[in-house]
Amino acid sequence: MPVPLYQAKADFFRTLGHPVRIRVLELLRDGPRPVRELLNEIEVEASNLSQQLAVLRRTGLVGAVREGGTVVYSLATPDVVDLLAAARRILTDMITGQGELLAELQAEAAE
Amino acid sequence: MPVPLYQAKADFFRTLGHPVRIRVLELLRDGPRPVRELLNEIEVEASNLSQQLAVLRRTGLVGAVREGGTVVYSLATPDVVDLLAAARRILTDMITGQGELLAELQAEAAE
DNA sequence: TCACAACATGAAGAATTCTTCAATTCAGCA
DNA sequence: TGCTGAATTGAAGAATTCTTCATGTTGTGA
Repeated sequence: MPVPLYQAKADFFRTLGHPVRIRVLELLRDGPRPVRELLNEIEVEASNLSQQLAVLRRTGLVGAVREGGTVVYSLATPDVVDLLAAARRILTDMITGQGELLAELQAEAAE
Repeated sequence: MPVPLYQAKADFFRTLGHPVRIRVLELLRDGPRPVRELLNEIEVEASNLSQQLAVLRRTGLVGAVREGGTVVYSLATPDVVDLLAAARRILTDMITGQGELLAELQAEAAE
């Protein structure tokens, strides 16, 4: 089995391994959004958000287009939604019985 | 929206962000395996593999039982399979047209 | 009981990733 | 032209994660 393939998969998951990046992907699930809006909903410095958006762009998970004064981001593929859903299923399984996060995960699944 | 939830999701993806750990999960997809066998198929030092297995155990993605002289690992939940499949779909989309890894991903999907 | 094989653990230096700050680009407008 | 707001970029130190090595544990068989 080829090594670069595992490396590519690992790299891919690693780009998801950051709370701000996860948050961005979940916000983009509902459609394209300008940076300003993302910034509104995620409490983080503008330059930090830009850094994380750059990571997502490099990986190819999101795309950006400039519209006048603002930049609008969107998901590169709707498959991201499936991935996040699969992750939630596992997290739900794993956390079951350990309280705290469980209720939140379930509430979200019911949206 | 609660912060710890995004943190939990990010942590989860980060545990998948390592080639050896990905490899292990994919091998366990086909059923439980003793460490010795995993070691056979993954070219890595024994202690390194142990470290990565420990990460997977801590996260709760895999479980381990001792059977005599050997330790047998298995997936904690079959949902992991869905997750890896969703990841492959996205990778396939993303890499399409840039050669190299694409053929491998597709060959694997056809297994 | 000794010795050996199979795994796990602790710890330290190397490598990677994060956060933050200063500087920069680009568009729209006075 | 000169500002200002929106967003990005580069760089440096802080923090986290990897790899490796030495040591420890557990079971088996002589």
